[in-house]
Amino acid sequence: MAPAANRRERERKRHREEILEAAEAVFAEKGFHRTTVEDVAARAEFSVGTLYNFFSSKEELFTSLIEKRIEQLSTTVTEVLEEVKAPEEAVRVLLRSRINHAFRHQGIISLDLLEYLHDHPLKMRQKMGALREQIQNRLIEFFREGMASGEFRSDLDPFDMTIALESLSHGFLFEWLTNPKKVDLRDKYEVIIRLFFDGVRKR
Amino acid sequence: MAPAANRRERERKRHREEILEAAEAVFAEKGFHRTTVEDVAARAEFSVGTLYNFFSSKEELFTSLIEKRIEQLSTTVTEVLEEVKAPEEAVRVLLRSRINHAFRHQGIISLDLLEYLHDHPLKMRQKMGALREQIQNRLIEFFREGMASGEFRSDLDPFDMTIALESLSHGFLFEWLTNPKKVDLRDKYEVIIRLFFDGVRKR
Amino acid sequence: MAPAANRRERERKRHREEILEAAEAVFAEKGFHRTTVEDVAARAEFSVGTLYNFFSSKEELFTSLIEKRIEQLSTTVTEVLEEVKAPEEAVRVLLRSRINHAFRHQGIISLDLLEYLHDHPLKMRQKMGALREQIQNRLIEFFREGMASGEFRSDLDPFDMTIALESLSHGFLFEWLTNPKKVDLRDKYEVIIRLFFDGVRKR
Amino acid sequence: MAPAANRRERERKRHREEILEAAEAVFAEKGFHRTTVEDVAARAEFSVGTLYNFFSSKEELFTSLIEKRIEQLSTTVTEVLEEVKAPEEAVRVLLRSRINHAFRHQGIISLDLLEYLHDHPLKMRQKMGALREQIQNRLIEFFREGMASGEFRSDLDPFDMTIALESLSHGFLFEWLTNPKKVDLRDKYEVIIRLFFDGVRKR
DNA sequence: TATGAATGAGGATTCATTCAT
DNA sequence: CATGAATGAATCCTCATTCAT
Repeated sequence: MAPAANRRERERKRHREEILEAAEAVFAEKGFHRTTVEDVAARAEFSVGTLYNFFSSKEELFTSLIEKRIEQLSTTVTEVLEEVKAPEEAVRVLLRSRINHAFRHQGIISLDLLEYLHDHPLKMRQKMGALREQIQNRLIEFFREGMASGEFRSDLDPFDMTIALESLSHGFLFEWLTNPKKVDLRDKYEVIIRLFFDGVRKR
Repeated sequence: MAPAANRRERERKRHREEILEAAEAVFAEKGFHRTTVEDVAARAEFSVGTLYNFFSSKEELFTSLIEKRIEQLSTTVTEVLEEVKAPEEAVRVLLRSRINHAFRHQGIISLDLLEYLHDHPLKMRQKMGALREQIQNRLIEFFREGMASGEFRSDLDPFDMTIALESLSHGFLFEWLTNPKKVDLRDKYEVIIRLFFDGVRKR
Repeated sequence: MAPAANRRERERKRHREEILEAAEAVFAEKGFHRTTVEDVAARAEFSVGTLYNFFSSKEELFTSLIEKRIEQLSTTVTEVLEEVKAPEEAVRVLLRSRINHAFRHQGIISLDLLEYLHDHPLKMRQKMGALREQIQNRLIEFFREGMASGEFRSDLDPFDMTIALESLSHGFLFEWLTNPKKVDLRDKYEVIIRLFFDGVRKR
Repeated sequence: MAPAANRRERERKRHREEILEAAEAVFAEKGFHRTTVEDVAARAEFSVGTLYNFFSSKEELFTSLIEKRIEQLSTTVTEVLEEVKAPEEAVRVLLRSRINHAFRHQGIISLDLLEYLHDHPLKMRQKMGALREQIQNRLIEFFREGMASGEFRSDLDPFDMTIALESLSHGFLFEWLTNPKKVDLRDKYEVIIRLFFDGVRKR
């Protein structure tokens, strides 16, 4: 392969990245439906035609973007959970990962939450669902373990526990997205941990 | 007033209701953007023109619908909280109201959660925000009381506690909406209560 | 015929008049296209349905209105021209009639001028054209007479003279309609007469 | 700049012209309200979408068209009046310009006259008004001069004289537009001049 | 590949007209 | 006759997508 071919390939990849970043910014700001392909093209400083050289449709552009973010989160989460042994530790590192991911991709996170049910093509729902399930299953193992060891109470369903953990992190995330000045998300890490493990009642 | 005028008025009100119900069903199914006015008209068994005799735009139709549901929830919640004295009791009745409301208006609830951030006219966000804040403030009072009486732990911020409670109920709601067959929401009432008050750790 | 039948008929006629007057006001204010049938109905304090009991369409309502005004003008003009003998006198009384008519029906006059070419159904154009032609022909006779008697110059075409007279009266009318405060139309009577008969050049 | 960019730019300009010309033809034929955007698109042999790439609304298309014609007339009139010294000469060249302009843009001229009062956005009325006032003021100067030199009679208001001149040219224009076969506008130049300067009375 | 003008199906909205009461 | 809710054809406008250069 000629060196020029390599450079061309690298450039192509870089342009693709630039488009995805522009898309993330605009979609996050305006939502999928209110965003026009031209909006994204303008932000990316390319023409619409060029966008269509990289993505076959607006839908695919959006999908590619979300999938990429899911994969990134997936990779990170898998990695961190891999090295963990204790249940409580698992909850902590998972939460940390999520919060960090949210910080890096604030914008798109909201879409991820908000337009999830309605507007996604089936394929993507499956992909998001798969990651979610993967995390849930891993957590369920940990929760079972924790129950067995007497660390966690046994009158709760492990699946419900995953829902609860997810809910709490989403809830504070959402609050932060809606009102970024009022809340500092990183301060909430400890709050979520305390609430999840011990509840609000005085012991 | 002639009797005919009365009947006409009653009919008009009924037709308005029918349109709102049709709108609720279709918006819930397809989301705001994917729903056409003709979709709603067809479901309501009216012509598009008739819809515009009741609502000045698609936007207003949607807004009216959401506002109506918010007001219903607001009324209920206000009523039940009125009679409550103890903090723990407050949490319980609030949760009950929410779950019941969700059952009655399953469809639109999802929009309420999902499209909240994007696409809504400011006025509506304010209306939704007002109800939320009202509930939060009432809860904060209860939580302060509970802390004073030693019932609740004092190292949590009352506002954060409201976020946590809201998150948990939204999370399970969401799960139920996404997967109504798998989960029975009414069973989750006790789960949420337990989690919120006592957390997952064994005592 | 029962007396009641008479009253009914009188009422019907009165209602028709009321609708026409409302129509004149609204059409004059907003123009034909921007006026809705409901606008007229509201101004007349009737329902739309009632309007359709009197006029078979919006078009016909408009047409009836214009025709009525044309007939009024026609009657007046015919009357005044009937009694006139001298050419110069004819011009004077014609002008007077026009200006008076314009005063009474200021609003609709503008439509009469402005939407003449484009929006009228053929029948109406013919009707308006007929009146115009009738006046023109009468004037042409007078002008011919005036030329024969040496009162008017002979190097002008009598038809052109009618156009000129009409133009001058329309022009000042238009100015008055556009800017009613600045110009008092009745003051312009003498100006038009002087211009038409003697032009601007000093003798 | 690449040569291609230049050609593209030229083409774009040409297409814009073509659309304006099509619009002139259709608006002139049917009037603003009866003309649909699709009518114009069809006449221009473009799709509706393309029209909207050039003009943001039907209204703006119309406005742009009228403004363009006004500017053309304005330029011409300003130029010809610049070089004139004598009052009578001023009237002659002004009239010539108007008649020539009318010949070139027959169609739209009628709108210019007929739909002037109603339906126009304020901005346009001001633009048209500005040109008119500019011409009027220039003429008023000439008329004052002519009065001072004893060329014109002094018992007429200069402003009224401008109205009269305008009326006469509009009147014959109008007649020609309504009935182009019967009248040759260019023949009327002399008629208008004679009427305006000397009136119909024999001296 | 990059460009951006052209396309046209799709959707929101209006309003003259009808008709059951 | 009077009413006014219901109708739906007509029309403006948007924007994802294509394609010639």
